[in-house]
Amino acid sequence: MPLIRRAFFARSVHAVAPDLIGAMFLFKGVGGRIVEVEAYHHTDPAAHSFAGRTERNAVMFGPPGFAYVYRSYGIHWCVNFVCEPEGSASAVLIRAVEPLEGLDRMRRRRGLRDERLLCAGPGRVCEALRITRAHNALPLDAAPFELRRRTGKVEVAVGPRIGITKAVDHPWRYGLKGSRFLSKPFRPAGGTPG
DNA sequence: TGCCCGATTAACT
DNA sequence: GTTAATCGGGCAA
Repeated sequence: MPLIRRAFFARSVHAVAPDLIGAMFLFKGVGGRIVEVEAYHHTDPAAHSFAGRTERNAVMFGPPGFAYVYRSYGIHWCVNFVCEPEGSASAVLIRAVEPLEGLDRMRRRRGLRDERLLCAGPGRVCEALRITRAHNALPLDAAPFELRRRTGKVEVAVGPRIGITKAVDHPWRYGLKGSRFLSKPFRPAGGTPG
């Protein structure tokens, strides 16, 4: 699988997000295949950058290809990949990973045996990979990160984002269709029955 | 300064 | 289904 370079992220967050489904995401050799992400655009009221630059979200306003790590509900860490030209303040939230490398370390950190729950949620991903504020603003194309583009074709599911109260109807959540490692299943596409 | 809320999760009933 | 844990941002005073 080819390494993902900085230019990969210098595109619309809505193009990058589905392209990340199936990509390999390792942190210090621990991680797996990205199976769920969400796109956050600077014009989107649900984005941290919508209200302007703060100390917390400053990385979002910088160049693409860097990690934006924030504290969620005062408890968990969540990791984003900054996208688009510098100043656009858009990013992709990594919501779920299929655990493939470093399973024992992930199980220890999470206090769990069940592989399905190791990285099924943005807070869980950061706990399993041990990503914290210390890794905010680090480049994604250098250690301790290792990102590799998917090679084969994948079927990408699309749906509304989770856990937000603003702009709830935008279909900006992307997932690997049929994966059992999602934080929540995607509602099947198609009209209402009957 | 004080207050409310949030891109969550686990442990409850 | 509900709730506690816990802290930074945004806004009112």
